[in-house]
Amino acid sequence: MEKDKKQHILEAAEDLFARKGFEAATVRDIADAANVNLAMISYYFGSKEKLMEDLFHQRMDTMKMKVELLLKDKALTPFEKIESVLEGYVKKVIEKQSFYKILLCEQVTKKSPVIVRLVRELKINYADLFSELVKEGQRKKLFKKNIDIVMALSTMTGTVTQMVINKEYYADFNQQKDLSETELSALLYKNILAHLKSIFKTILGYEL
Amino acid sequence: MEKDKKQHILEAAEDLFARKGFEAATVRDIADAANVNLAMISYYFGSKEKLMEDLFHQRMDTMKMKVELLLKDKALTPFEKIESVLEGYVKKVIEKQSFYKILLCEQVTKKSPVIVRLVRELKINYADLFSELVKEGQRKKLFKKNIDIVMALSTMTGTVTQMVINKEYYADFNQQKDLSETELSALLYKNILAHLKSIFKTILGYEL
DNA sequence: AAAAACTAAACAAACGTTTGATTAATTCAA
DNA sequence: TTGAATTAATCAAACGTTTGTTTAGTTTTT
Repeated sequence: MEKDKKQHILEAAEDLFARKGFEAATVRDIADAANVNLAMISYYFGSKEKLMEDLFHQRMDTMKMKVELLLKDKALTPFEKIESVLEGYVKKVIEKQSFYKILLCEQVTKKSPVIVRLVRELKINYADLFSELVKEGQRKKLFKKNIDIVMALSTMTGTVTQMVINKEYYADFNQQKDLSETELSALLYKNILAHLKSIFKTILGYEL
Repeated sequence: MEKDKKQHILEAAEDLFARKGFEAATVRDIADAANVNLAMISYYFGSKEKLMEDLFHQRMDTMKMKVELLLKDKALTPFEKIESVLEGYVKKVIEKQSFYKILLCEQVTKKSPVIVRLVRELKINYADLFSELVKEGQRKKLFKKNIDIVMALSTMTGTVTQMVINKEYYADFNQQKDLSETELSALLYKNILAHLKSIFKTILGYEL
């Protein structure tokens, strides 16, 4: 039954940080949720803050854009590559909603220098790689000139983030009340993706 | 010099809540920042939580969409009305960045039932009034059918929010490092608005 | 003089962390 | 394979701080 206790604590903490915030989620809360003794958190992680940093290190690795392969792919058109980025991003946020909520709050408060650095590196990674994809489309005269990379990415991340935050209202407003969590996630994925693909045609000046 | 001490405390608290988060900003921090005695916070507001609720009550009133006048305005086209909504929203977020950061984190944690209710009412207000504007455009055959209201508003709020969070990167990435805070805000307003107006033409199916 | 505004000090509760003891697991010579 | 020695894991309890709030007294205003 007991697979990896450290990982078990990490996931309980992730859930609590997302639901209550870092400060409000006490180490006692986390210990209770993970069904471990209070002292185990200091024992495994050193401190509550290092637990948070551990969580970020672990999650950030799986978040990095893998555009290197996309860039070299000759079978896909530039816009299909953009679509692929959108698909990957929306999928990840919906899958790991808890972490993205923590990430959002952490970007506001910027309390931990370690995490601030990790987030900055991730953003630069996204901007640089996305920029390469855009340049490819511009070279092939498929996308317009003067595309604002940060603005485009802000619309991507912002739209998904807000939809995750608003997901309860979304089901309500669209008169689809009795949806399971899985069904709602599937609906969100499908609709957000179609929405963003349409918007990115405008942003990139593609097919206009 | 001393205008309204209560308001002075409220503004100091707003700044601290935005920079550190509600839990991390202590009443001693707030008292120090506002240059008042620690006990004054309980004296004026009753508790730290009620201070936060007071802040929300005060700010929320100025945030409500004033679309009633817009709806009846015969001089503006439906899309000009939408543009007017975008202008008002972007302006307010950039002006009151601190509060919108607090609002964002509060939407994630949903700790205070009072604030959750206020936020829900605001969202419904936005969705209903925006929906009326969209319906007007649809009746006049200017906008397409089946417009996803919540999705559209998520793109609006999400893009602005992310740009405010990313504003330091924005100046960097666009090689405009030595901008004053005022200049950066003006640049943000101008660019976000142009970006959103363009996107909303796509979302609404206007002029396509 | 009554009321309101303000203060320094103290309050209990909750916080993250550490301690010292106990149990479980691993190591490794005999 | 055994069994003492060593290390790792676990625990209840306590640690010293910091937390939001209250008190009881003083100053200022009306």
